[in-house]
Amino acid sequence: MTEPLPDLADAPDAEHEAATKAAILVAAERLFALRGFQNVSVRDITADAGVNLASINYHFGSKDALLFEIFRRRTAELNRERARMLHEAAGRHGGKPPVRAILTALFAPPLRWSSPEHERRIAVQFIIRARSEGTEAMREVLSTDVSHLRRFADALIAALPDMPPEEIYWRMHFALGMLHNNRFAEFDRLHVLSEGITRESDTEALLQRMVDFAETGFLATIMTS
Amino acid sequence: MTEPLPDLADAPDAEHEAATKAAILVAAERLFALRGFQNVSVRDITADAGVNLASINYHFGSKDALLFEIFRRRTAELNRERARMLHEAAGRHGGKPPVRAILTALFAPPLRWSSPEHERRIAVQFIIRARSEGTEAMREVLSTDVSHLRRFADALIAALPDMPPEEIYWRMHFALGMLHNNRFAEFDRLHVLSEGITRESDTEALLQRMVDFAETGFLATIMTS
DNA sequence: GTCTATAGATGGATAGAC
DNA sequence: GTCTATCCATCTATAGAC
Repeated sequence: MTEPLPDLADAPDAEHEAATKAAILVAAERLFALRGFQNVSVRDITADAGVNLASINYHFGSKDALLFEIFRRRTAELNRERARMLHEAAGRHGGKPPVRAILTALFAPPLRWSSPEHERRIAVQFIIRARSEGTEAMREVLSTDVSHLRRFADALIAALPDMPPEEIYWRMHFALGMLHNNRFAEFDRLHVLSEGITRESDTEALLQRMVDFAETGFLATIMTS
Repeated sequence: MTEPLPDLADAPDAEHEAATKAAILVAAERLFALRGFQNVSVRDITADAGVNLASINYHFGSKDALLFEIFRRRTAELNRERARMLHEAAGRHGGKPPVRAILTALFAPPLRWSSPEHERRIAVQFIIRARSEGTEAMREVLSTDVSHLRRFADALIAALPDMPPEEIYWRMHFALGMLHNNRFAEFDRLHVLSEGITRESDTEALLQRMVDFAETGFLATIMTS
């Protein structure tokens, strides 16, 4: 603001600083996603990133603040993409998308990011882990900030006018459970059980399978009174 | 063996020892289920159980061994009950139970144990946590010992002779995901989203909802080639 | 078997030199 | 901004008295 012409002499330092922060973010996300939040120390991260031990506290304040920063960025990205897909589906269906399109907007972003060659493959595992192992600050956000899910719930209620909202909320809970179970460890377990015939690397096929299952489940007749 | 007539003077000590072990098991299971494995120290457990700090190492060897002991006991109980229900369903249906009966045998034990007044309510949360936060030993067991799931997969394959096993394994993965999402934190989140109309305390209704959703999902037409 | 005291290891955070 | 050295808290595990 006070310096409309950036001082080019500062650029290398600013770039170096940005590079350090980026290296920490990448290393931390990867290690946390693979080993769990409590099983990774500040020392592990700085060693992996090739930066100094003190740099996490200097740039982020604390280990927990670093964790929260990754969490905040990734969930924001994810929910933005989901909202974009839901909005697009609404546009295609005169403002009232069918169940299948709503579920696709909910599932597709995290699943597509999980494909082997995708840059955000690790980010998805990080987010899944945050749901069960997150710090107090993360859990606070997860429990109270449900605004992104609000739009999906409202869309489902509009798409299923004859179904009691209570039932719709439960089925949404079930659909989200299907999604959150897509952890590396669970894929491995399934791989053992199926003797190798399940291949989670085919992300589009998995997305179709999930949408098929959840959409049909959503149309189930209500048996409970 | 060498003392066929038990020395009655030993009984109080043996009882005291058993009581100490039991107090540790109960306190540890509860604290781990509520706060997570890494967020509970040996000091927290012994203080809560009202026993000595050294008693965990004396009776169980280590903190991890205690964790594993709880895990081993609870998963064994759970899988025994599931197998019993599956076996009973097979008896009722001439050895070939339908999808609904198989899913009920898979879901009912952990769900019924989760009801507010049930003694094993905490045990279920412990087991769910073990899936994502467990020690190396637990993850080893979870990944390689799939024998209890084997029977369920085989029953589903028999019940759905026209469906490719690959599809059946995936749908089983989805059904298990629905189940594993039943953590306290997820119920709370759903409660906020639904503005209080979802009540997870009605376990039988939740079981019916889950079976309805999963059974219908299992009958979905296969769209992927 | 129980308990206190402590060893021994690890982790997060920070002071201070450069 | 970076880095080293270090502080200090915390944890598991165990030795040794009773």
